[in-house]
This record gives sequence, C-alpha cells and structure tokens, in this order.
Amino acid sequence: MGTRASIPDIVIGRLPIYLRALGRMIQEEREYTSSHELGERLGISSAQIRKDLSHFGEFGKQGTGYNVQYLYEQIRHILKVDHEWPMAVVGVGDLGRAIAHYRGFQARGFRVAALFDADPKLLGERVGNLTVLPMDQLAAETQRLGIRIAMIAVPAAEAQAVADRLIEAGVTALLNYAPISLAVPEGVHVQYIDPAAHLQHMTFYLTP
Amino acid sequence: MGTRASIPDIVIGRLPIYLRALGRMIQEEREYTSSHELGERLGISSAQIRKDLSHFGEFGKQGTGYNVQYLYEQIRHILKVDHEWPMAVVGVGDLGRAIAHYRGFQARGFRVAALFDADPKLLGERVGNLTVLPMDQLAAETQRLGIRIAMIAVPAAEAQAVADRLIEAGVTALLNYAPISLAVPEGVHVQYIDPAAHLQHMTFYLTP
DNA sequence: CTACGATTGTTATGCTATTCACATTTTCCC
DNA sequence: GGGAAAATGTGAATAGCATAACAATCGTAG
Repeated sequence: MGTRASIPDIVIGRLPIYLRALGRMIQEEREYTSSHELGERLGISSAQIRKDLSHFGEFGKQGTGYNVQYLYEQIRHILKVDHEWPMAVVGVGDLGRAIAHYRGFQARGFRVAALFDADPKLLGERVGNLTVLPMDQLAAETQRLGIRIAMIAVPAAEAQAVADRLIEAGVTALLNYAPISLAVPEGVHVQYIDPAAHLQHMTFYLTP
Repeated sequence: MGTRASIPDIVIGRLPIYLRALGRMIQEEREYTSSHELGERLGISSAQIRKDLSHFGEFGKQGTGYNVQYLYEQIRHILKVDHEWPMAVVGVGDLGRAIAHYRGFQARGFRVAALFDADPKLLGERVGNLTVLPMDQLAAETQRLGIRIAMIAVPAAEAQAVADRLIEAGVTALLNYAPISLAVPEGVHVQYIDPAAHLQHMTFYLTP
C-alpha cells in the first residue's frame, strides 16, 4: 500500500521490535532474512510481520525475503529515528542517573541532552557529561536545544505537575517512569514504564 | 461471571493499572468511586472497566459505585499480590543498582531478595542490604529463598543465556530489561521493558 | 530452458475486543 | 414515601486485529 491512511497504533508499536531484531541481525552480519525467520525470533506469526510491513510499502523480494540492512534503514526512516532526538530527563535520583548513564540510546536514535531536578542540593552536580539544571530553566533550555521528548523520573506525587510544565515548554512526547496515569492534552503522546505493573501481570499466572 | 474460563490476557494487563489508580485513591482517602471516574483518570471507557471487572465477579453496587478499599483488596487477591513475592535481580550495573534501590516494589507486592552478577569484581559488594552473589550460586539461592520471579538487567548479548539459567533454576516469570526478545519454554512468562522501543513508538507521530 | 521450492503481498475469513444500550438497583432529596 | 438521578452488570452490535490461504514472483539446480 504505502498510503498512510491511518495505520493502526498497534502496528507502529511492533516496528521498534522488528528494528531491534534487525539490528542484531546486522551485528551477526546476516544479509537476508524472511518474515518466517523474523517471526520465529520474535514469537510473532510471519503473516503478521508481512501484513504490518505492507502498510508502509513493499520491502521484500519473493523467493528471497528481505535485505536486512535495507529493511532496517526503511523502518528507521518510518519511525523517524534515522536522525538523533535530543531528550530531557526530569528527576535525577537513582533512576534518573541510570537513565542518564545508559549507553543504549544513541544507537537507537536518542541522546540525553539535559537534566533537571527540583532539589537545590543537586543543582550544578555533574552526571555523565551534563550538569543538573533547576526546574525554572526547563522551558528556556528545552527550547534552546530543540527538545521535543522528555523522560519523567520523579515520584508519582510530582509527575503530573512535571508533565504540565514540560508540555507548556513545548514537549510533545513523554516517557513516564512514575507509576501514575497522566492527563495530557490532544497531540501529546505518553508512554509508560511501570515494572511493578508488568510483574503484577505475571503473578496472575503463577500458582501461589 | 466469576468463572475463570480463560480470561483475556489483555484484561489481566489492565488490572495493575486499575490497582495503581485505586492505590492513589486510598492515599487521597476517597471512600467510593465509579467506573466513570476511574475511566476518566485512566483514559479508559467506563464500559471497559465494568466489563473487565465482570470477568472476576461483582464488586460494585448500583447507584453507589465501588468501595475503593474493597475493590483494591479484591484486585490484589486476583493478581496474587496480597502477599509479597521475593525476586532476583541478575546484573548489577547502573540499572541493576537502580532496581535494587527502588523503594516502590514493596507497596505493590514485591521485594528484591537476591542479586547476581558474573563480574568477579562485584562479588561480595553490598548493594542496599544485599550482597552480590556469583552466578554459580543462582540455582541454590533462588531455591533456598523460594524465588519464582527474576529481573534481567544484563547486556543484550548475555540476556538469553541468563534467562536459560534462571529457567533451569525454576524461575517462571522474567522481567527483561535487555533489548532483545527471549525464547522461553511453555509455561514461562516474560515481560519486556525497553525504553528505546517506547520512544521509537512516539517518534513516529512527531513531525521531524 | 524449465520445473521446483521459497517467499512475498494481499484478499478473505474468523476471532477478539470494545462500545452501546438498557433493565435493574440504589441513594437521596423533596 | 415517591420520584429523579446515578450507577452497575450484561447481552447485542460494532469495530478492530490476526490468521489462513493463495496467486504471483524470484532464484536455482539440473
């Protein structure tokens, strides 16, 4: 198809998984793959992979499969991670520090470009190669650096207020590590990371 | 209903979200709530919340809604988090440390009970109130402590091998922080935490 | 040069999940 | 005490997603 007439969000959510697997195949110097092989690695049916990709174009060759490098580049382009996005991290506790030090973002299209915290004791401290900035510099600094994405790593009680300030500063994509659902206006995207929620999902299936 | 004849997994996945919101309502000392109010907070339709809950029983009262504390306890029971699950963390880098220090698990039914790492330089080091143990004590220690859940916080290249060892030791629920899909046998549950994947999901919707 | 095996993209089918809509019940206020 | 307002639980209707299946195409081996 290729016409982007409302592609299901659930399909978009799988593209990063495909990208992840393709990245590993590149490391393994595999030149070609198939929907069947990809599906096997990911625990997804080959039909679903072909169907998902068909929303964006024709990337394979019948009889041969997909050129790994080519498909990788195409998906990077679709997801707009063929260039690097600068991000802000708000909250420089244990979690914020772990995020700031994480080396895995760069290869996947992201870079932590600014750190903010409300605690005066942390201001000016260096974490990685960044200096912790006060919250009242949030708007100015995100705009100066062209930041459109932020990660929220503050306690649940403060997360909504932080989100509000980020949105006011022009941030439109939030990755929220605080265990609370955020209310955001139309046009702002939120994703959640809540380890305890994932764990509770699994305990349902465990015998006590 | 209440008969647990194959409840959709996607319903189970929403229960922790409901629980999270109910927990906050308890903090706010709210005594009653409704499917409408809950849905508003979570960005979910009230019909869906009622339908989800109806898989497990009747917890509300017409005209009144749900007693917050009661519904909270009921869902905790359904998810089996009305008692504490001991967990292992494998990989004591920045991420593993942040997980080990995280204070949020206890209130939601979990406790980090053991730390493992393959790096000899880390062995014996104390993190929080735990000592880092070598990988060859993994089976003995998890069995001694009755651990059924583990969090994998090692580089992607080692995650599959670590998962294999954990499963061999009797662990049946894995929370994988490494950016790689794991192959596991029937009966073992896996959940993934991949911040970069969430970020890539959102960049699709951002204008470049 | 031809026949076969492999694999795609896509259409058709079936299944799953969500929303709608309402009978029923409860509370509250006049 | 009675009627209006609020809310649940659920069967029916709708929408969305995943799987199956196949015609078309490609590469290869004989």
